[in-house]
Amino acid sequence: MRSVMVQIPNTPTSADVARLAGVSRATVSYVLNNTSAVRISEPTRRRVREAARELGYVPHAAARSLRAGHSRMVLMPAPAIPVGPLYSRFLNELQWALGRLDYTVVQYGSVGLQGDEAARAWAELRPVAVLVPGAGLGPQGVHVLKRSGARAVVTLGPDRVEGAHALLMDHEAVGQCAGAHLYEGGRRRIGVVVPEEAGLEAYSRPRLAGVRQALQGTDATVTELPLAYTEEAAARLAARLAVPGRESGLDALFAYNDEYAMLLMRALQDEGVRIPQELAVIGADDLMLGRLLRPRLSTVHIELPSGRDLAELVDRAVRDPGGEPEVHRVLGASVVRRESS
Amino acid sequence: MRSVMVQIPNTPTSADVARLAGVSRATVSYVLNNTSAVRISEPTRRRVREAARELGYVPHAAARSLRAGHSRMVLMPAPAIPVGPLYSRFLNELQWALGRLDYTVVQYGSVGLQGDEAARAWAELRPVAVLVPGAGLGPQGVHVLKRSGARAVVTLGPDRVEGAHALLMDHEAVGQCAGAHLYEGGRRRIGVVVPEEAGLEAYSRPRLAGVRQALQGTDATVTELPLAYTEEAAARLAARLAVPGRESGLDALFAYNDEYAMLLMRALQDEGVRIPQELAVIGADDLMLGRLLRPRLSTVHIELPSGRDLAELVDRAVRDPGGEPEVHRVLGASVVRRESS
DNA sequence: TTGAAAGCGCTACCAT
DNA sequence: ATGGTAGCGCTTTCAA
Repeated sequence: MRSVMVQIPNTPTSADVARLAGVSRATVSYVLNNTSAVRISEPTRRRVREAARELGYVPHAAARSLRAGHSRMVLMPAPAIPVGPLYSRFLNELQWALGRLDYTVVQYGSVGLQGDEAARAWAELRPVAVLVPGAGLGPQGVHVLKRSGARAVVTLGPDRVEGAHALLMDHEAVGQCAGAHLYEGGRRRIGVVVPEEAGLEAYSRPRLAGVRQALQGTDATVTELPLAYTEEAAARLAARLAVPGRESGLDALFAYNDEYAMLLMRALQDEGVRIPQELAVIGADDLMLGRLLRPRLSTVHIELPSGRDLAELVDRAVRDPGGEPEVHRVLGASVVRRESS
Repeated sequence: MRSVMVQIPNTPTSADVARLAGVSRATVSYVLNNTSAVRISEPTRRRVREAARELGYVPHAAARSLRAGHSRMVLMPAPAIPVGPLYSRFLNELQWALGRLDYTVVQYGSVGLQGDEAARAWAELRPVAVLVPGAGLGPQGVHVLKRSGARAVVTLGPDRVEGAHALLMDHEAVGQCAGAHLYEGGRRRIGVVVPEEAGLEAYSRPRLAGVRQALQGTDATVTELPLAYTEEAAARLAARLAVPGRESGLDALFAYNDEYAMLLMRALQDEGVRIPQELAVIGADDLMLGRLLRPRLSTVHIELPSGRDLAELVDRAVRDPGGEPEVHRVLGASVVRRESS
């Protein structure tokens, strides 16, 4: 059986549709966009639609937005680090809500692009709005994006950026929660785990700072504990913490998040440290897995803003680009006390 | 201090750059694209670059690709479910590798779009290649994308799709591994957890089928165990499994993945079931957390293809769009035996 | 009710 | 070495 040469036809344009339907390109545009300002007879509409279907016509987004002078694209950088279930749900909700408002959400894979360089790359796509989680976008970047026609730039992160709307997700509050909780439990020598993995500083540093703030002016001390996310590193750290007269005589640990908490707690238990009697441990993010440990892991529950609210902020900003940048504090943090603290 | 009215200037175009530099738009294009086929004097180059910098000029990707007749955009649907560390690393590697080959990776937020409808939406962006994980893209969709100029369509999933390249990620192999392992360990009444959460069928069904295959023709039985990812559901299931003369007298469990395994194992332990003596348990995905349980969780380690290899496949396909679709089996599965089985 | 044509920003051919 | 210009696919006046 001979392989059949299939002639791949050129991508059909609205002109092809017009030709096949025996009308002008204008009419095709009117029909396919349901333009209400103009009346097209029903038979013509049918012919046009039929022709489009037959040719498998798909409009060319670039041409359309070039002509229109703007797009409905909302751009976000694609997350470079694995994203937890919490944030993932938030993203989905956001995409869904923006979709409802007729925006197209696109995550741009900016691997290896630095701040303003990334902003340039994003600007080439002429998005109508840009959503940037974390730090990494400066006022320069915001300016580039706005000059390129972005009608809204929203940052989701620790601090606001000149010219952009901001959803302040203040991870210091997480640390404050944890610190205050441990202090109220009578703990005074508090260790704070700081992940060594790259890309986490944006969260770990504020969380550490939050603990420091909560304990400022008290008799408690805060010790920074760098930790890589491996069993070996955890074992080493646990051994150091477990020896008699041990490091700063710590009596409590805030472990950055539940995953690091779990890793370290297990290592400590293997060293014979009793939790929470000798050492209280608290994590953050309220992952399911924390409930499965024994003792059950205390944690700081984090409340993200609703995706719908953010979508509405974006829409508002797009409709009124001149408006004052909105700044909202949106990160709720509350202790979930279980058994480890 | 009076707030200063800032006139937001229009987005600068190459014509503005040309005007400011005192040259033609053609020259601007030549200079900014380093067109080698044409020689521009060094002073002119400098003037053009300077003007571009001064105006904050950013080229218009849509106009460029409209003119060129093609883009360098590789489109993937954005994952709708939280994505594990394994897959996340794979995605990053892929984006990095495609970036090196000068492609722009974009994840399209297709929430609520069904199969071919989604393909239409993607096609509007005229990507040069489309990467689709999971099922959900039919031959129709592939056809739409190709007609719209996509030079490569690659699916990553359980089975291949007519006309598209395929990276066969056969999750049956995962189930086969687990089933064979349990059987070799002398287990004969094997329960397989099937998550009730939506969106996971694409993985859970093949994994279950794999267990069945591995056990076909033996004296072992396979029991399907639906389970929602909550403590309550796990407790209920564990209670059913723990009663004397219990459900089918199961002596082993393949728990879909490590997270479900952990959830269920904890519930079983709370019921007093001894693991692995009374009931062997094995998960999948080889997450860190499995090592932290006691007993340590056995698991099926999964090997994803390298992002670099996939990037090269994409590039090859783009360069030779006529070529036969490549089909590769790319999912390695191997048992990591720890203490729970 | 429909068609002709301009023009969005860009690049590549052809002149000069 | 540089400039003029056509045209990518689309929408939207303005005319008929």
